[in-house]
Amino acid sequence: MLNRSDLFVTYRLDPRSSAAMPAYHPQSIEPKWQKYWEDHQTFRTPDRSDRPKFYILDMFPYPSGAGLHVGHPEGYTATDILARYRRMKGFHVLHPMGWDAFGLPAEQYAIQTGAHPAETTQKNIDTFRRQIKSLGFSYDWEREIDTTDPRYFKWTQWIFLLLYDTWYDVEQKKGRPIAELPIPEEVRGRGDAAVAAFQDLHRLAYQTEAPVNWCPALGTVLANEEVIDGKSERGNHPVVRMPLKQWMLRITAYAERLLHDLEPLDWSEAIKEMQRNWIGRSEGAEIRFALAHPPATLSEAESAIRVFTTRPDTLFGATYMVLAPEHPLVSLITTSEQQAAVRAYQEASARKSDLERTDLIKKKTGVFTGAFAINPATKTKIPIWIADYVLASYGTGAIMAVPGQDQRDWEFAVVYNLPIVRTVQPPKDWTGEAYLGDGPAIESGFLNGLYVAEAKQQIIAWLEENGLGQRRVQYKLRDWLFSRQRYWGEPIPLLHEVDDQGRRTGRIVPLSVEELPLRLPDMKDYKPSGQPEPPLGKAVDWVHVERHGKRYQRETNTMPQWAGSCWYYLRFIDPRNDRMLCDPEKQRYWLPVDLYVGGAEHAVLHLLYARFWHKVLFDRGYVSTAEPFQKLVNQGMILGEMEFTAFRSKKGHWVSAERVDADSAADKDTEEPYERVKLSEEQVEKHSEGFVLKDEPGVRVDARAYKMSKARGNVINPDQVVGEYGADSMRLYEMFMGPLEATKPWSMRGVEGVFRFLNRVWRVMMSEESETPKLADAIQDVAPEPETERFVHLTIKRVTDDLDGMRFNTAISAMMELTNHLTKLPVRPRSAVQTLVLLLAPFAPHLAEELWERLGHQATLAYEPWPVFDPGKLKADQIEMAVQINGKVRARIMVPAEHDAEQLTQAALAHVNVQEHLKGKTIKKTIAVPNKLISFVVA
RNA sequence: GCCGAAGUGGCGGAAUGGCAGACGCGUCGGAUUCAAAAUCCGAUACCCGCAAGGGUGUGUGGGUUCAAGUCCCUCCUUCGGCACCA
Repeated sequence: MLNRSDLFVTYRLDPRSSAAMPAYHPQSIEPKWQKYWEDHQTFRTPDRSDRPKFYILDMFPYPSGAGLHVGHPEGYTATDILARYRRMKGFHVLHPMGWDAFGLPAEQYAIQTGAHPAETTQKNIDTFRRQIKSLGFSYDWEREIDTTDPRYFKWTQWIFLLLYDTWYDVEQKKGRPIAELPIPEEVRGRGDAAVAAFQDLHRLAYQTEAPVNWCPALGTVLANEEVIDGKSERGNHPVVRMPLKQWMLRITAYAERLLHDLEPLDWSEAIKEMQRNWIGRSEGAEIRFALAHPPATLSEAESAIRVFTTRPDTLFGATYMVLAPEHPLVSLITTSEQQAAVRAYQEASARKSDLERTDLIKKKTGVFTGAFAINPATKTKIPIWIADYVLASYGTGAIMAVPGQDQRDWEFAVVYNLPIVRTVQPPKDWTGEAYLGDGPAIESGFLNGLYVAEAKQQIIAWLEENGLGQRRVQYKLRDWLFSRQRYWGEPIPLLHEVDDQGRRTGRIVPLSVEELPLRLPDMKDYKPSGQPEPPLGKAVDWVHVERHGKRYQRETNTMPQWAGSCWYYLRFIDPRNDRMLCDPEKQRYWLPVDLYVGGAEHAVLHLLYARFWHKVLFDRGYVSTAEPFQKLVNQGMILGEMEFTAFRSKKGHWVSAERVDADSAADKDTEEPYERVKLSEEQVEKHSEGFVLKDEPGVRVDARAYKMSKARGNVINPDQVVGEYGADSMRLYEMFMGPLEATKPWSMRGVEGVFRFLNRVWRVMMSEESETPKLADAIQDVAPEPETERFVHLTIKRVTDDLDGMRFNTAISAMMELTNHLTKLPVRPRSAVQTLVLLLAPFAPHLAEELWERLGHQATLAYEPWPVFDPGKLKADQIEMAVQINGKVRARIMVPAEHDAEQLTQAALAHVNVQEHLKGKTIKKTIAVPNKLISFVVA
C-alpha cells in the first residue's frame, strides 16, 4: 500500500546535492524574498492612486484546525499571479486576505475540551497565516480582517440593524427606511403598538415561526449544513423538524433583481444557471377556490383557498384540491368525522424529515378533510385533501389538483380513486399518464380549441374580470433563515422588552451604533441546553438588561456563518475605519471587485446572500454599484493521486471491477462484500477499455482519483510540498496541472516536473562551476539571433494572452519552451533571459526576484513594466506548410512566409510525393490559405 | 427525473473549422560517472513496413464541409448541482 510519506521518499531529489552546490535552492531563496517584501512593504496598497484600479479577491478561508488544504492555494495562486501581472501592467491592485472565523467546528471543539472558541480560532488563524505567507502571495497584510474581531463584527451587526430598519417598496423596487413606510389610516387608528406591529411585518429582518432541524439524540438544533440526508452529520442521528421562533431575512423581496442583475455579470453560465434555478422564477396565476360550506367562524377572505398554478389553462380539469398538512385552514375546515385521521396524518408528516417527505420512490399519501371547494370554472364541488406532496413553504401551500395534466396529481388520484379529466388533447399516439405537452383545450368551456399559451391568457383575463384570481409570479427562493441556536457567531443586537413577570411583550428595541459591537458573553459552558434554546440564554447576566426603568432580554440567537462573509469584500477597502463600515469615496474607487475566485461550493448561497446584502446597502446609499462581483471564476477541485484498486472475494479470488459497486465494494448482483486491494502502477496495465491485473488480464481494476480525505489517507499537506520543493514549485504545479476550473488529480511526479523546470531556469542564468552562486559566463550583452528574438517575442505574446485568458497551464508551457531553447544556446543574450525572468515573476516570484538581483538589479521586480512584444518580430522568413490531397496530408513544404495562394500552389505541386498522389488524377479544386495549408481535391 | 460541465496516448493535458497529441510526467535507448543520483541528448498514439511510405485513430452512431477533437443531430459514460417547487 502506497502512503504519503512513501511518495515523498520515492520522488524526493537528494537534498544534500542541492545544499552543497550553488544550485537552485528554494529553501534559502524563498524566506529571503518573503522577508524583503515584508521589510520593504512591497505590496502595501495605498488607498488611492492615479493608476487604473484592479480589485482581485479570493474567497477567504475558514481557518479549520486541519490547516491549509492544497485546494486553497490553487485559487490563491491564480489570483496572486494575476495581481502581480496587473501590477507590472501598471494597475493599482487591491489584493487582500482575511478569515471567515465564526463557525461550528471551533464551538464543537470548545464543547469537547473547554477551550474558548476564540483561542482555538486564533491558533488556527495563525497556522493558516503562516502557511499562506510561506507561499509568497502578494497580499497587503495591513488589510487582514477576521470576522470574529469585534472591530469587524461591529459592522456586521450594524448591517443587520440596517436590514431591520429597511422595508421593500414594491412600487419603487427598492429598500427604504422603515420610517418611510406608509402606515394605513386604519392601522394608525389602532395606536402605536399596531403601527409597530405593521412595521415589523414589513422589515427585511423579521421574526417568524419556522421549522428547524431538531436532533433529539444530540439535544440540539442543527444548522442545515450539519444535516446530511436527514441525519445529523455528527453521530448519524435522526433529525426532525420543529417550529421555533426565528429571525428571517426577506431575500425574496429582491428575487427579481437578483435574477435580472445576473445577466450582465461576467460569471460562468453554469453558475448563473445555478443561481437562476435556485431563485426559481415561474409565471402563472393565483386562483381562489371558495369553500362549499364555509364554517360560520371564518371571515369572507378566509373562506377561500388560494392556490398558485403555472397552468391556469387547466382549471376546468381541477377535480380536487390538496393542502399541505401544515396549512392553517386544515384545522378550520376538517369535518368532525375526519378529525382523527387528519390529525394523525399531520403528526406523522411533522415527524418526517425533508428527505423522507421528498423520497421520490414512495407512494403518494394523503387524507380527505371532509370539506369541499367550488371549482370556479366548472362550478362543481371538489373534495379537499391534505397530502405531504404539497409543500407548505412554496406558493400558497395549497394546490388545485389537475391529474390530467400533472403527473403527481395523477399518481395521487389513482391511489385514492379521484376523478381524472383531460383538458388538453394529447397526441394520438400518447400512451403516458398525465399529459404535460402542448395541445388544444378540451372539456374546458370557452377555452376549447385554444392551445396552452393562448388558453392561459384567456383564463387569466377571465379570472381577473370576475375577481377570482390574477396573474402572479412565484419564486422557489425562500426567505433566509438567519438565526442559529449557537454560541460562536455574531450576537444579534436587539433587545426584547419584558414585563414584570419576565414575559416578552413583543416590543423590540435595536441597539444604537454607539452600543456596538455587542460582544459575546464569556462562558464556560457552550453546550446546547438540551432544549431548542440557544446556549446564550445561559449567560444570565448578559441576557438581562435594564434601561430607563424598563427590563429587557437580549436576543440569544446568533447569526449564521454566512453573515460575516457577506460583506468582507467591502471591509477590505477600508479595514480600519471605526466610524463607518467603509468610506464612501474609497468604495467608489475600488468597487466592484474585478475578479473573484473561489470554490464552486459557494456558487449559490454565499454569492446570493452577498449580492442580497449588497443590494440593500446599495438601496440605502452605502455602496455605489448594483453588484459586488463583476467577474467570477470557480477553481476546480483537486483530487488525490490516482489509485488502482482491485477487489478480492473472501475465498481469495480476484473479482473484475465491473461486477463491483465502487462505493460499497459489494457485488452488484449478489451484494457479497469484497476486500479492496490497493495496487501499485507496476501491477496493472492498460487493456483496451480499462486497466487490468498484469498477472490476470481478465480482471478489471478500478482506476480513479478520489477526493482527498483524512479517512482515505490521500491528503497532500502543502507544508510538506513547500518544504521539499519550495513555494515556487508548489505554485507552478498547481497552475500547470490543467485548466483552473477543471477537477484534476494531484501528482507528486508532476510537482517534481515543474521543480526541474525551475532548476533549468536557474541553470540558464547561473553558473554551476563556481563554488558560490555566480552568473553564467554564457549570459552576455549581445543582440539575440533572429530565431531567439522571434522566440522571445512569441513567448511574451503567448504568456500575455494566456494570462489575460487565465490559461495558466499553457502560459507555463510557453515559458518551458523558451527555457529549453535558451538552454541550447552557447551564448545567451542578457535581454532574452531578462525577459524570461519578468514573464516568470508572477508565477515563481521568489526565483524571479533572486535571478533579477543576480542580473544586477537593485530593487524588486514587482513593479517592473511587463514585457511588450513587437508583432513585426513574430514572423519567420520561412514557414512549414502542409499539403493535403483529399483531406490527407501528403507533404510538408518550406515556403517563404509572404507567399500568396498562387505561389503556394506552385510550390506544393513541385513536391515529389504530391506529384505521386496526383498521377492520373484531375484536380477539381485547390484551396491555398497562406499561413494555414494547401489542399487539393482530386478525382 | 431535470439543469450544467466534461469524455483526446500509459498519466496530467495542448490544439481562432486548417499538419491531433504542444508542454510536463512516465517508459525505452544513449552520453556523463568507478558506480549511482542529478544532468544532458534522442525516441515514444496504434497497426503494416528494413526503409521510403501507407493504413487507422479525439466516448458511440449519423450529418454539414475541400477540411471536424472543434459545428449540427442521436445515444452512452463520468462528474457537479437541483429534485413532489404546482
